[in-house]
Amino acid sequence: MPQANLDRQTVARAALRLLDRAGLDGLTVRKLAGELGVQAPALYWHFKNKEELLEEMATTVFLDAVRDSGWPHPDANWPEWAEQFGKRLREMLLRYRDGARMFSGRYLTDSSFYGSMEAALRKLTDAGFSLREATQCLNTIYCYTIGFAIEEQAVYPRPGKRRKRYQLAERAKRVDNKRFPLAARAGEHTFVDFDKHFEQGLRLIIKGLQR
Amino acid sequence: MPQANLDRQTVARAALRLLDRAGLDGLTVRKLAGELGVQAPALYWHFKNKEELLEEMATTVFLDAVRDSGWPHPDANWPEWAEQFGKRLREMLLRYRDGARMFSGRYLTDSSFYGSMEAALRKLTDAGFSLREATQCLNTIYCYTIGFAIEEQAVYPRPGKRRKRYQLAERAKRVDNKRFPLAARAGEHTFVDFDKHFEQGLRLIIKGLQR
DNA sequence: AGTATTAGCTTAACGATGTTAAAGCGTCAA
DNA sequence: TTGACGCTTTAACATCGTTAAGCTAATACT
Repeated sequence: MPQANLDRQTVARAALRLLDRAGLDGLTVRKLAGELGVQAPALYWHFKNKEELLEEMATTVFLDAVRDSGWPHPDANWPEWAEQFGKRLREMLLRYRDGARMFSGRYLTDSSFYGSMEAALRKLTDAGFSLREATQCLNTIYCYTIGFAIEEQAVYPRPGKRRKRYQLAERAKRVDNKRFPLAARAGEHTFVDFDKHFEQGLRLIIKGLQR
Repeated sequence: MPQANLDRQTVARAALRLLDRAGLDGLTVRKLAGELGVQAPALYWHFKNKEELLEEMATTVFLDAVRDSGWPHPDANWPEWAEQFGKRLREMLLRYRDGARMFSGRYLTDSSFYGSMEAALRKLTDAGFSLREATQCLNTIYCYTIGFAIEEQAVYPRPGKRRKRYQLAERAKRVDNKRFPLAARAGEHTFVDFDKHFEQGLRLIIKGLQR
C-alpha cells in the first residue's frame, strides 16, 4: 500500500463530499478515512480533533464561494451589492447537505477570510456608511441568511427533496382550519418557493438600511 | 426502589436543566437517566428516540416563553409588537446553553404552537398587512433572530462567559491591522454588546416593513 | 379478594462513535 | 549505513444511541 500523503485540504474536500452523501450526523471519522483509503487515526495527524476538521471544511466552503462567485462585486451600487452578498451567502450554505448547520457558529481560521471582510466593509464605507453601520449591515444580512438556510435545510435536506412532515398535505391534517385559519393558510407562504421568500426578506432588510 | 413514574414533560424539563450544565454535545441519554434516578433505556418508553426528546424540549421552551412573557402582547401598535416579538424570541433562545442550536430546525409537535402563530398573524393582518406580508414579516424576524442567537452563543456559550478565541485581544493578534484596518476595528462592533446590536438589526428589519 | 394484564422499569448487550498510545514503515539526510 | 522524522497502522478505551428480553408494581376484571 503506497503512502496516501494527505493534507488538510484533501481531507476537508473529501469530508465535504461525504457530508453531501451522509449529512452532518453521518459524517464520521471512520467513514471519511475509508473514503481516503486510510485508517481513522491517520486523520489525527492532520487535525487535532473533529471540530478542527469542521473548521477547515467551513473555511474551504467560504473561500470557494468567494473565489467562484467573484464576490464581492466591486462595481455595483451598495443596495445591489448587499443583495448579491445575501444571495451568494445563501448559495454557499445550500451547496452541501446540512451546509448551514455545518457552517453556522463555526470558527474560520484562515486569515484570508479577513480579506473578504475588509473588501466588504470598504465597499459599504465608500458608499457613505460609518464602520459601525457597515458592520451592522453585513451582520444583519449574515444572521438572516444563516437562520433562513438552517430552516430551509430542515425542510429540504437536499434541494427539491422535501421532508415528509413538511408536506403541505401532512401539515394541513395537523393544523385545525377552524381554530387557526390564518396559521393553516400560512403554510403556503412558508414551505414553498424558498428562493422568492428569501429574496423578499433580504430586500426588506436592505430597504431598512436606506436613509 | 420506588417507581419513578416519569412522563414526557418531566423528562424534557430535566433534559433542559442538563442542557444548561452540559451543553448540547454533553446532553446524553445516560446522563439524563442518571439525573432522573433511572436507567437509560427507561427513557425509550417515553420517547421513540433522542430526536423526539429534543422536539419535546424545543416545544417546552417555546410554550414556556409564550406563557411567561405574555407574548404576543395584543395591545401595542404593530412595530412595537414586532420588536417585542423579536426580543422575546431571542430571550427564549438564550435561556439555555446552546438553546439556539437546540431549537433551530427542530420540529414543534404540540398543536398549541399554532395558537401562538395564529395570534401573531392576526395581530399583523389586523394592522393592514396581507397574510403573505404578515407571514413574511414573522419569518424574516424569526430567521434573523435564530441566526443571531446561534452566532451569539458560539461566542458566549453562557451569558457573560466569552470563549477565548473571541476575546478581542486574541482576535487583534490574528488580524493584520495594516492590511485589514476595517476588519480589525470591526471586532469592537461585532463581539461586544450583543443586546444593542441585536436590537439595531431588528429595528432595521421593522423599518423595512414600513410602507 | 384473587387473578390476569399491562405500564414502566431493569439488565444485558450490540454496533458505532471520537480519540489516544504505541509501534511500524518509508523516505530522505548525514 | 545509520539515524531521524513524517505519516500511517494496529489495538484499545470509554462512551454513545438503541434494542431485546425479562422483572415488578400498579391497575382492571371476575
